[in-house]
Amino acid sequence: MSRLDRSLITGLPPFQGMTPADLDRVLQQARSLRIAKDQTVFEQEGEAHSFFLLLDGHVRVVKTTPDGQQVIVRYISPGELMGIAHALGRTTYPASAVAAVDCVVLAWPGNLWPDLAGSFPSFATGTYKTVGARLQEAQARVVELATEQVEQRVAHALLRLVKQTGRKTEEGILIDFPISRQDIAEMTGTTLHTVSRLLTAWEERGLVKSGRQKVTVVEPHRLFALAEGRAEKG
Amino acid sequence: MSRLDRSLITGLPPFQGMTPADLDRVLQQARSLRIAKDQTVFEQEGEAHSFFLLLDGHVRVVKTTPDGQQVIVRYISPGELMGIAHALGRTTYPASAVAAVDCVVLAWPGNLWPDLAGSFPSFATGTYKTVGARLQEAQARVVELATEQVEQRVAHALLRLVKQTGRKTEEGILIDFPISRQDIAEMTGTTLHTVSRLLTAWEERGLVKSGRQKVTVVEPHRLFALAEGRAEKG
DNA sequence: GAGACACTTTGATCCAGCGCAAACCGCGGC
DNA sequence: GCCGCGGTTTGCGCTGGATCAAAGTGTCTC
Repeated sequence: MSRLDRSLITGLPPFQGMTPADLDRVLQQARSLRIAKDQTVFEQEGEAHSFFLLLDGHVRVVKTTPDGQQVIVRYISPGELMGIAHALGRTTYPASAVAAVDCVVLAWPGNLWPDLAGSFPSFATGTYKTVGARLQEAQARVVELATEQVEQRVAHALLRLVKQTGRKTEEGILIDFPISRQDIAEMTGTTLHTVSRLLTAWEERGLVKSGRQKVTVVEPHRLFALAEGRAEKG
Repeated sequence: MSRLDRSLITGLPPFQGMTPADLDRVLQQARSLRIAKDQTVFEQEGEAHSFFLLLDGHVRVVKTTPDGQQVIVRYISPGELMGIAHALGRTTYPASAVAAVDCVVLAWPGNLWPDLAGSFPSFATGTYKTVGARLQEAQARVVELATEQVEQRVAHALLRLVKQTGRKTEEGILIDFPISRQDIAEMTGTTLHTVSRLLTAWEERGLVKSGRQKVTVVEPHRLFALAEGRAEKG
């Protein structure tokens, strides 16, 4: 394992307000890992031996039901923590994390959490802010699933992805990792068939452009109107 | 405002491991409030001036969508914290809280949070455990809404209520506050009509007994089997 | 550059659950 | 003890999306 440079994590939300010396101390405890596409970072129900920071790539957090159905809880972007079960008093991961592309992550032993949180209050509060934000997000999705039609839910999901990982191109804003119809279906509680139909319909209207494992949002505003349930003319 | 006795909160999860003197100090900062049935404790979007502990009664946490649909996020039982937006770095309440029956709550000024959390680490960690549990719960509901049929969702919702607030009677386990078909519908993303039909069907099969604003679960095990999607014979 | 595999599109059918409408209580108030 | 209101039941028709089925199509391998 090579020495980790503090520039890797300087300025990231969880580490804000820490001195360079602090950062080095924290990094000394971490291992850096390379995760190949489709490999799992941690496994649902598995013992929470570590928590992680995504340095590069994109990770899909997935819950699998007893009967094998999958639901994508969220995507993790670079700079975000994941697998922080320990911080919440849990000893087991509530979901699996799968690399959507080749990734680089930092891993800390889980039992280090109390130590880190104690020594670096800003790290602790930063983490809890993240948790708070995710709680918000989860509850917003509950409301969405409980009240919206499929079309609106898919539109919302795309907009969330665009905001989180969108990359500007000449055609519009591209979701910056391979994402299939099936993935979108698992984010929104529908089927890949319905997602496919929606995307082709939207493409005909000029809202998006999409291809194999690829979606570009051409007209975010119109898509947003759709997500809000404001049907558009034509 | 009368002096508050520490026995009110002794032994509650958030205050575990605090000395009597600590408890008194914490209570000195709190006001106790009486909230009449159907009054709101705090309002969605409102500035988060306080956080609360429910001492007695039951509180419904409700999110309202822009177009007026309501979703019941959760019920709060005695001993639970609510309105802890401040602890999560938010300045505004993400939902409204409405008394399901006459309630008694303790209220602390929100800006006291950092102070309390700093002085009483066990209070802080206890709170974060609660938040963690709620995140879990919210994500479980996302999975439920995304993968289950209405019948299973309603069954799950009833079982959750039974576990949280069930009171044993001769007929079975009674949900211990007035709850309408509409309420159940708003917990599960369906309509009061469908809930009504389900309850009558279940009543015919001897799983539950229900009446005006009242549900008693007679056979939790069979209801659980139903919730898990294991259809029953007959 | 041929073949295979994984992803996507599209069609056809079906049904769970919604929306609407109307009747039906149980309970509190006067 | 009657009235009225808020909650509940029930019937019926309709439809958004699921399910089933099969035919395209982009991309990687050898």
